[in-house]
Amino acid sequence: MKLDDAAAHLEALGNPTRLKIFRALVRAGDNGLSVGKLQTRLDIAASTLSHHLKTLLVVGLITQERQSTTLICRASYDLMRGLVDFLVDECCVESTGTLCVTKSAC
Amino acid sequence: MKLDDAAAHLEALGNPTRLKIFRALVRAGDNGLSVGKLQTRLDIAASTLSHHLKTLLVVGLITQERQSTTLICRASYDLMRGLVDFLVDECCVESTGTLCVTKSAC
DNA sequence: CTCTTATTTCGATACTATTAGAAATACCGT
DNA sequence: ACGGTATTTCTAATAGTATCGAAATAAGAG
Repeated sequence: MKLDDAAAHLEALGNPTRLKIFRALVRAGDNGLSVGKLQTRLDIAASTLSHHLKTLLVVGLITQERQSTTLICRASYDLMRGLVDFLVDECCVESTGTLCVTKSAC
Repeated sequence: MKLDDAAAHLEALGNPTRLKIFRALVRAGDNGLSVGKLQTRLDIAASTLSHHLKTLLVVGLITQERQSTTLICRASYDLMRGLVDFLVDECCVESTGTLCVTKSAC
């Protein structure tokens, strides 16, 4: 993953409202949640929700699937995993210490 | 970790310049890097760097230690690990599918 | 075709972030 | 104390973001 992409993903998750949305979708798993259900659960204005969903969508953190009138949203697990990997990647490679003998230590 | 804290950390990392800074420190490991060394490496204005370092500092993503005139910065590995854990935490708990039988699958 | 439900776009407002040059401060070595 | 190096604060211009109500669009149901 490129740094600018990672930054874009982190920025997208860096807003409390969007993080709430994303986590609700992460919790929901492969069932996903409709926009309407998200709105009811999180109790935010529909326009605000739509705005944030678009932000998450354009960076790829979520996907959407139409089921007639309702729109099902799902977290993109691949991208989330890639982001987590990016954060710990190259950890301590310049260190002379023993902090990162194994990657799990970071 | 509370959601608002996690969002603050993600937001701090969500700026390309700050992410560059943070990654340089993550690479550096427990040796850390001085502000001046960071400035030379990343080639950004000293005032801009100082500003971003403060942002990372107040959310706790980095720590600083004075060594006479120079200021050594280090990534806070604990916080980074906490953030990564937060992201995958509660993954798929509401799912009826088989996506997350083990946590590693997320 | 019209009604209803679901979601998005528009428009406006208020707030916050990014950047960097210039000036200020901190601290050590001599 | 002086000079030099390291870092921060001040100031300001510019641009971007968050929010929500109102209106608009989309799509199935009757």
